[in-house]
Amino acid sequence: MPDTLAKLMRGVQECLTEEELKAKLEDSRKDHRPLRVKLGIDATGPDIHLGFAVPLRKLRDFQDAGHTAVLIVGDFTAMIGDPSGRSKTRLPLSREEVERNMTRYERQLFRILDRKRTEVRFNSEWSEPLGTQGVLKLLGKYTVSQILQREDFSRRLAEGNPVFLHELLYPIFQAYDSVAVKADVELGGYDQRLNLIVGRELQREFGQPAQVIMMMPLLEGLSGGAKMSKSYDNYVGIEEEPREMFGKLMSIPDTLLEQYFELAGLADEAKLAEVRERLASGENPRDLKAEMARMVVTLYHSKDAARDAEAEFAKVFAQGGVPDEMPEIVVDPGIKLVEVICRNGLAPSKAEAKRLIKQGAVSVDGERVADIDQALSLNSTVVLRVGKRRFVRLIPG
RNA sequence: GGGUAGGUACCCAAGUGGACAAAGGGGGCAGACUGUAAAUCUGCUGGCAGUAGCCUUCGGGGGUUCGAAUCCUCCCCUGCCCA
Repeated sequence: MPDTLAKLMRGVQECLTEEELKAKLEDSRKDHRPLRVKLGIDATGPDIHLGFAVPLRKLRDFQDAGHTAVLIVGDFTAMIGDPSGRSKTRLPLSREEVERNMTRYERQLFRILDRKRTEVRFNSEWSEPLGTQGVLKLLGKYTVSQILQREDFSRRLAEGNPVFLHELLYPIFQAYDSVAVKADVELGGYDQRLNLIVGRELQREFGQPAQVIMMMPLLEGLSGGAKMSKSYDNYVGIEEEPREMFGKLMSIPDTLLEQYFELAGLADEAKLAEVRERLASGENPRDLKAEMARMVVTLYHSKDAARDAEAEFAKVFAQGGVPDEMPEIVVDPGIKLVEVICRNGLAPSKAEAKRLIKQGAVSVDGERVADIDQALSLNSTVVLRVGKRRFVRLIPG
């Protein structure tokens, strides 16, 4: 039993409170009743990324210990948009968008979770029927100043930026989810702290035992600084192709290395100590980064895939070669380069394509192209490269 | 309801009749340097077009003017103060 507790606590940034968790685990064991462990998922984009995988894996730990995962799809709250950490109002999502995203999510979700111990719920199920009266009653349990304690709101207020009333309600609806599903534990990223706390308070208000809340560290996005997030487009999706994944992971700043080992690669304490030591001894961080990238790719694909991705990476970037697999496009042999680049999504517009050529970012079979108006004169297959990482094979047709 | 300050490109922010596709910064992209790291330097950053040509853009609609992001008018939105 203490084993389980230790395992569940591993990697947790903050737990409120550990004593309560311990007690709940004991009761659960005694009564043969699995704990209901809630995690909210925000269906705002098409992919689950390594950052969200952090709490998701913790949820899996609970499942492995015999507990039930209760995933809350915030289709109702998506109409508000989580204001956490935001400096401006979010664009609300329509129900249709949420549903579309969810169908993609499910497949991805169960790469990490155990289907048999998972309950997926949409919060419109209970929030919608609340009705005006129900909502009012709910709101009566909270005060404005309690909600305004949140830094994101108070900052916006102080800066003279708008805070809309419905945004203030977000934490309350999220909290109500906990009441509705009778959550014993709720997981979340550290940025969810306030939302999670409100859940505890509201449950007490409804005469339920307060959920234990466990906050996971936030994984920084690929370029550092901000947390990994769909809205910043700085993420690695857990379903990305091995080579893509490997390449993205190699591009992170060195300063994030340890963090990625731990949160994305699931390195244990011993491994982390080793990483620190090797860094301190002057080992090239690049090599450690490759090791980390390998760990992550192995996690979501396979050892072989990881090895292949690394070999490919070495070939293309360390030795300046070309990938052995790339999209193939059949083109008119005399077409202008600009057309090829633009039409195949290598650049968003012809103007951009021209710019890239001017800047020397475009090459054909390794030969840099200098002329904006250059046309192809293909008599055999050729490799077109745009920028550092965009390659296509052109086939005369 | 009254007063007042505002709404500019991905973001912040200058610009208050022509030299404005719109300063500056951030971000992003590209090149050099590297380890597809960081830092640094350089260039680019609305679209179409073989060059200083055209088209779309400064909250929205009308209008004045040879000419408007800039002036007038109506409308919408936000902050602050007052009721």
